Amino acid sequence: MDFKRLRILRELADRGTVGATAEAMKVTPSAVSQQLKTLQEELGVVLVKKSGRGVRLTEAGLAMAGAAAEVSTAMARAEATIDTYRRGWQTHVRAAFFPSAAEMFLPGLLHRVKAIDGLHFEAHFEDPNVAGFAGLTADYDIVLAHSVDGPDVFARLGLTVVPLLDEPLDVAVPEGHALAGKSTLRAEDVIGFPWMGVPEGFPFDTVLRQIEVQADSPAVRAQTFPDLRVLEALVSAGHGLSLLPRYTALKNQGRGFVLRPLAGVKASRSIVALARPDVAARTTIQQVLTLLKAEAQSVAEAPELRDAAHLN
Amino acid sequence: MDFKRLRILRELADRGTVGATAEAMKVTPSAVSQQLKTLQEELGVVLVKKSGRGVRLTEAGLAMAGAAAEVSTAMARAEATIDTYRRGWQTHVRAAFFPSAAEMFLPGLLHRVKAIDGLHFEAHFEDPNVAGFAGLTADYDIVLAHSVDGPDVFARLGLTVVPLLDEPLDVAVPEGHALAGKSTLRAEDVIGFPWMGVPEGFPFDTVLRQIEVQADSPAVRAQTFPDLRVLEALVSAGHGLSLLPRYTALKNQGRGFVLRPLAGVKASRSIVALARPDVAARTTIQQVLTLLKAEAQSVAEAPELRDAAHLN
DNA sequence: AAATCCATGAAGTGAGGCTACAGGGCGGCG
DNA sequence: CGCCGCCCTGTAGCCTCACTTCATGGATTT
Repeated sequence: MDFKRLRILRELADRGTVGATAEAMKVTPSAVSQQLKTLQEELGVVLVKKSGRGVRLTEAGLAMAGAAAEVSTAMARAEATIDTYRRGWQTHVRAAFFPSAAEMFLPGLLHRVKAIDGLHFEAHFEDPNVAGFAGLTADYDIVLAHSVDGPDVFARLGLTVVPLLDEPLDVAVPEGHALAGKSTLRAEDVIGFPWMGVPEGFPFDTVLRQIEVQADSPAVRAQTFPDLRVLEALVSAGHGLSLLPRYTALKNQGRGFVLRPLAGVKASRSIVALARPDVAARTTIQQVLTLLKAEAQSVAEAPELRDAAHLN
Repeated sequence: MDFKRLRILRELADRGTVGATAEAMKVTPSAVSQQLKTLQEELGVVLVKKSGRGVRLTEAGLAMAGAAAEVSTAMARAEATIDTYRRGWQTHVRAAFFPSAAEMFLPGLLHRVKAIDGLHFEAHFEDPNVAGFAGLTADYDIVLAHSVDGPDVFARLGLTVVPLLDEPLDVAVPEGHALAGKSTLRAEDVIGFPWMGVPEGFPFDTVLRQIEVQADSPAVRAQTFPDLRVLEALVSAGHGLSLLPRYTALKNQGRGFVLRPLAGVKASRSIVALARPDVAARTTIQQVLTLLKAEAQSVAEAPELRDAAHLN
């Protein structure tokens, strides 16, 4: 089965007539007709039927045209792939960031990638659930991901995992709140207040359960929201407490809420970069991953975090 | 860019040497060498480098080989498509069922499809979250799905939606439990007992919240489990109450638990069949969908449900 | 240094897709 | 109702291009 013939079928499905198809492919109608005939003989299936003075695709023809379209897009991807290698090395790198990763890493990373001459670095936003991160590696060279249970979940899927950061979860407390006076919070301190959840994929409930066990008393769960900003605002407005990732939330600390670490409870998420192994092996990708690791390290060691060392 | 040339590159990536590639494709090494040369000139990219007395793919070559593999799989899908049309109409239909849909519909449906002569009906099990159902339509002709918010969520994605069944959620109560004596339960009746959740995608929390509002008192949430059988067993063992889909759970009623409908609270899930519109238009698919609707209706009107009419 | 393996180049051949042209079915229009 | 025009299809001939054969040269092994 030949790709050119499939393309003709696809074109015919779009244009409707043999003549228009021929024109679109810059050949004569006769050529189109002949190729269709050969395709049908080769497949042993009737793809087109005469209809009036034109032709109409059969169901099989429509189905094959659909399949042909998929082949076309695969071909287009191949063409796109080659475009990124015209200089002899991969010059286009596409990466997917979830919101807080973009906030943390992008500003610094964009500066760093400028050092690689000729590199086009494209950052895209994606906000999938945990299972969705892995699938994105089909569409992007590098996928920033976070996980509750450590980086191993992704490695089990056959992906290359580059650990970037382990980010603790702290308790966000309204400014002026009674708990804001303490530098460290214990389960008994926080158990009585209503909780606003962080988005799915964070160990919100796991941590809350730890707190319940330690305090030996049930916690009050209020609604969860899929946006850290909303949670920050809710906490600031005094609606309750929340568990927020430290490095992300720290920048906004002081706008109505403060962060306090939990004592006696282990709570953090790992932030990693994912790539398919064959992609990760490429030198350009390696370079970008190295820059990403450097950026992550400098984020973790940033002055504003050292100033906030009391959180540890 | 020609598919045959890409295949040669792919083969070379697998086999490692021009000679082996030539043998695999039943041509002479010279032919392979020439095609690779043409491909490189046409793409303007170096794909192979001499290495010792053999050759080695460059990074661009490896990347292109990967892209070529994707094109190959698309081609294979096209071939598979045509196989299902050798009789002039689609003879193979692949459908995806989530567990309780399989339990409800498959036994009867398999009988019905036997009436279509020459049809190969393949049922597969898939258990995705709500967002995942839509994606399955790329891999299956028909996808059984359930949704909390009615069928519209899928229609918005451009999918054809065939409503099959609206299944109420009832309260599962341990046999001999105080509440088992009542034929209908109200929010105040059930609010005090611990709840076991149904899997994600069921309106477990939505319903529970309605109950809380009606009873004006918080409910006690115990763990949720992604398996209805486990929940049934937990209820039977007296660990608490649960919300279970009526038609699915009814068959097991009596094995330690009974179902009681909720009054004053609207709780149900819609079960639908999904298909890409182009697929749904095919006559074979239409036939199967018709059978599926018929089976769904006969499930809803089944004797054991009429016997349990007091549930309504 | 000879032998061997592997890839590549040059020349010739053949399959197959294309054009040009002719023919035939179907619908529209006077 | 018959003529015209549109659209598809068939045939003959050309020409492109992938393949084979044969020959050459670089790299590794003994």
